[in-house]
Amino acid sequence: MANNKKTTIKDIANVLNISAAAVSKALHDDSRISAKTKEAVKKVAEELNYQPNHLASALRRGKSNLVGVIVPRTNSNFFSSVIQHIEEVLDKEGYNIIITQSSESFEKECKNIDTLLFTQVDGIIASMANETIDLNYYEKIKSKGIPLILFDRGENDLNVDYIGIDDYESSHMIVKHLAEQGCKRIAHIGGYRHTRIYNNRIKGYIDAIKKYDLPIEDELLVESSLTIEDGRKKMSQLLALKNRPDAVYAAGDYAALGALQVLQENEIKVPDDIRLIGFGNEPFTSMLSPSITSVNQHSEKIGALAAQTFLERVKMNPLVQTLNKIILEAELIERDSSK
Amino acid sequence: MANNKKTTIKDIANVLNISAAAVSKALHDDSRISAKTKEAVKKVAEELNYQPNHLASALRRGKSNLVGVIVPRTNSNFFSSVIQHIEEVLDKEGYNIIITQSSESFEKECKNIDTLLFTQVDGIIASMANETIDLNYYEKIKSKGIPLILFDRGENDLNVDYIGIDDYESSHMIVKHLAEQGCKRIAHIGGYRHTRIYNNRIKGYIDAIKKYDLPIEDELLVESSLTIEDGRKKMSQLLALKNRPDAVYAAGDYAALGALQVLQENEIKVPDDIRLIGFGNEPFTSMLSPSITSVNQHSEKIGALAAQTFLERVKMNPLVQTLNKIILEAELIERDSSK
DNA sequence: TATTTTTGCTTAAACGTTTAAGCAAATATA
DNA sequence: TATATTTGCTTAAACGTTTAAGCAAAAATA
Repeated sequence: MANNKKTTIKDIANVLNISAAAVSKALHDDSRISAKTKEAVKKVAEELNYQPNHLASALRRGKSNLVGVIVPRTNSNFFSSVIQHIEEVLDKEGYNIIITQSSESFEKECKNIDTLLFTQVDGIIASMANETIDLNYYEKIKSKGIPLILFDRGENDLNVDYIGIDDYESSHMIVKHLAEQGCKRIAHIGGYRHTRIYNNRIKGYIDAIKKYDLPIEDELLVESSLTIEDGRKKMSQLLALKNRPDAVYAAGDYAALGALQVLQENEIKVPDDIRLIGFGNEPFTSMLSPSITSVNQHSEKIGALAAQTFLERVKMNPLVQTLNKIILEAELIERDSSK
Repeated sequence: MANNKKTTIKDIANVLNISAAAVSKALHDDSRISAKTKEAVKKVAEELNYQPNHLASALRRGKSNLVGVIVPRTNSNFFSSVIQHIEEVLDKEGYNIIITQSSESFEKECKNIDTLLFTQVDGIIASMANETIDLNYYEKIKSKGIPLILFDRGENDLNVDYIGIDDYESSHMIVKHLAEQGCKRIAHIGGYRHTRIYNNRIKGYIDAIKKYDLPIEDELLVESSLTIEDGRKKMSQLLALKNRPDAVYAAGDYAALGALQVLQENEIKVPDDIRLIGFGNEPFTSMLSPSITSVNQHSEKIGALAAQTFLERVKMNPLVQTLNKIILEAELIERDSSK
């Protein structure tokens, strides 16, 4: 039943009594092949159910037409949406993508990089794990001479393309919104400072707090892994303060969810007693009651831009990569938890 | 800066004045190569930062060591967890995976299959899109002579390996639980009947309702795409009935969420007025208030088993595939929405 | 009509690896 | 000591494609 031997261009060539080279050219619509031959080749190819061997052509051309994608995880709406839009753009240009997830582990991320390089990808689009500090493994990609594009979680030091939102400005937007609602003591459950985006959100928070003449206190600013569990922990911590905050801005939606759970368990009313804002606009933020105000990171644009940037880079010969940041403006999605 | 020319086994061979064949064998620990040579080869390989060209070896060996995975979407906890566990098992055996998503579209799924076959994957592990009825494209995989493993959404007609839970029994479990809580009119927002798993849930629902001597009425059984939106629509429909149900069992968590939203908007108390059960045990089911009772589908086991089944098949020569179902027992996770 | 250009193919090498076959030297066996 | 076996390599072909170079025939140009 199964067609044991696969059809190759040689088989087609034999049928038509022409050379394999002619077949290859015919299939690629080479101008030096007659319309008649092209037609005949395509017909036979169809009949024999010819499927090109991608490995052979990739080997010969020195290009695999595969692009590696590394994300911390795929089960977040942000990342899966970015991936979908990367795919959409690259598909049109004949590229396929290999998705890998680091599960926020540095070790896993290194393995993923090795795997992708081993698979001879033509480039890598990545968002770094929370844990990642050492950038040597990423240098490995650069030294291979293939484009590296970072998005969301990236580092300036690598001097490559980066696409993300303006985290500093986003914090300003959030603090402004809360200040306008009359909040006086705004706490921030921030991400790890060593990750650039979270550090920028923290800086933006601090500067905005100052701008609006609000109290800037150490106890109102906590560093978190931003998981649900840690969100719960940090919220409990904030509730234990002598002088409780009247608003909490979490740098991630999952942390905001954990915070909300703790608030509800303690029968603290959101938004009446404490206003709450998350970050990332995960779908569940609109599902909860109260729905959680959050920040839309424009995953579609980020994905499309990352793919387009890759396409530009891959056409360059020789490849030069420099720090090239594309910063998008984020959008505050106001929901019940903050007004 | 970038190492323009990549190191090949020939370069290593030149340094040591031996043949490329010897280098290849040394790197693969061939018994016919002396320990001394092996050591020397490995040292030079390290020094020259040799990275094997996967395309070349795959072409020569006729194996890519890539496995294609097709899922309806990655941003569901079930699928992303299955993928993670597939990866875990395959990684140990030297396989990498290429993840593609059909976005529940039949057309996209066909494209994905073409893409994966084009990339010369050694096998495909798939869960079918909701839309998929025509199985011809899947036959294409079989006719290529590579293993095809289905999970969750699969079809008997393809006569291949299948891993999933016992949907019929799961419905029994749910109806039993509701009946024990004293429910008398249990509605079912089911998936499309043409999808085997949803059909089984419907059959299980009907048989269980009969078993517990409850009314089996056409208006209590509706067919849905199981999205949030459709869940809302179907719940509104059920509320419009003269004789409302006192329990709703939705065949998917997202549909259950939509239903919950409508119930809350209409100030119908869950579980007091109407009990609600979902399916899939998505994380958000535990985040909502009330938390939603749901069914755990053992994504870890499904993923690991799918990978193991692939490994078994790929070792077979010649490959024979027959209908081979592995059915796992699901687990009811009782939460606030049903008691 | 003679020369140049274009058309439509062929030949052969290359991509980097693996592997079957072979062969000399070293070692074991009779 | 003569023969058989093992060791440790080499040579060469193969995987299926692409592509540079080349060449005869046809068409265009002078």
